[in-house]
Amino acid sequence: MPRVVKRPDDRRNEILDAAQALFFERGYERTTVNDVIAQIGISKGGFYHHFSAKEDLLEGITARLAQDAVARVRDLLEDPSLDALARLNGFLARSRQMKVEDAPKLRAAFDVVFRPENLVLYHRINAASIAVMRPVLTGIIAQGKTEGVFAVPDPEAAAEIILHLGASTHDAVARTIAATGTADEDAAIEALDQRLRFYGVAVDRILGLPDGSIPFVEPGFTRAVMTAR
Amino acid sequence: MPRVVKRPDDRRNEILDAAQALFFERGYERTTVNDVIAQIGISKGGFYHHFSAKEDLLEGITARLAQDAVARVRDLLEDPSLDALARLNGFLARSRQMKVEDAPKLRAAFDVVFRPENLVLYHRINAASIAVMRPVLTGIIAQGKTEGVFAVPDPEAAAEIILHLGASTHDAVARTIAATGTADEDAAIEALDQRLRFYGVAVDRILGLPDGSIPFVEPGFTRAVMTAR
DNA sequence: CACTTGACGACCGACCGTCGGTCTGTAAAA
DNA sequence: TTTTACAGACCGACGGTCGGTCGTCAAGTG
Repeated sequence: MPRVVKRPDDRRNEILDAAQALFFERGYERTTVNDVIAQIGISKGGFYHHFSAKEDLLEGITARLAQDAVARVRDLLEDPSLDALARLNGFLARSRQMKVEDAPKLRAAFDVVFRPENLVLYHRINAASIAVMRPVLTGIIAQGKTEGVFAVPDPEAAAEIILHLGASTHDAVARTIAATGTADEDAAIEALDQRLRFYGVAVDRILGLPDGSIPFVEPGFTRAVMTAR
Repeated sequence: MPRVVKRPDDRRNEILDAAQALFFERGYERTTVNDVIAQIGISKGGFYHHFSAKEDLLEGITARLAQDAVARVRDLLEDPSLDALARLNGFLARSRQMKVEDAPKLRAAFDVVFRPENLVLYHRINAASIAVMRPVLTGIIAQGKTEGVFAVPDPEAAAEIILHLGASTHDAVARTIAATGTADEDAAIEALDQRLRFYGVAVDRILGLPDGSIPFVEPGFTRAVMTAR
């Protein structure tokens, strides 16, 4: 095999790209290091020069994903003209927008990540995104607390709880995915949508807001994401 | 090696006992099938006669744990004289009591299960207990809804959210465990206790109750469990 | 009733393939 | 020449398989 030398950062990202594609296609456990290096044509030694273990791939991928997720909402976070509720709703709206924009890719990843044998992968991604989003959401809630609109004793705790609510949608989403292609698909999407609305209400209540203050989903959102190809 | 034949159920439980002890001592990944069979003196073939894969051990263990957890609160669930709030609080009180009773064992298991490399183990146990508790809690909340004390649109969704709140304590508990033995231990326990109180408030609010209706922790509970030897 | 027989299923343990990871060496870059 | 990036043969451990063996127990036999 001819030897090709690249700049470390490029090579590292190349490896992460390949690994991410494979993980989202077959899952973490069912993807081997050999699969990854075969895809981009490097050797074992080359791989372990950049990563100290297969586990490191997960860290690298989740870190990248989380980082650029937060990068895409930075402007909202730094806009001083927004009050806390507007900032929070803007943040959520932007998140939805991003999801709808690459709904097909997202949906394809969902198909794999939400399979029971890939729980690890799901939780790793989730944990990474929570880690990145926690200070962000904590800041918003703290602002709301000083503004007197959010009634919470501890902004950070509230942020953690709300972020973890996402994880409790796992089963509901998994059920919807399982129903894809069956006669129950429509009903499953409807059920998921209603479930997500209730999560919005739960967030309202945790923050001490009247029900409906935070539109967690908007009409058609759930269907748009879940039926994307 | 002499051959000892036992009744299948006994042998199966013997294997599960050994595996459970090892998993709670070293974690799932760091325990090998050979470790398990060595501990009770059976062969590979014997093991795979009762279990089709190492993964099956997790299923078996979590199923057992969850099942006898629900068995220990059955009387409360079937007592027709209790209204929903009393039933819920009784349920939580019983759960705390059970935790305090075998706090030392619990704490020892925590030390292992809450380590980052054992996230899988943690989530499996959690998922199993949620699966068992979901119908139970759903029933209680549904009762409360018909009684007009809980203001929730969908009891099952509420149950899932509340049960998943437990998972969001993971990081807080892990932080406290990490602080054990350091100068911050006391402060960490205090912080965890406060965090847990807020979870109680979150449950109040999700169910549409006034803050403080559900004592999620009681004075000294957190410390009792976290300092147990 | 004592004894043999035979089938079934619990159990044995040598063996295998795979996979994550290591190590020595080498070509390219600095 | 030194350092860095990569090659690829190799290793040990682990999950899992497979043909075979031995205990158990019920039915048959005298």
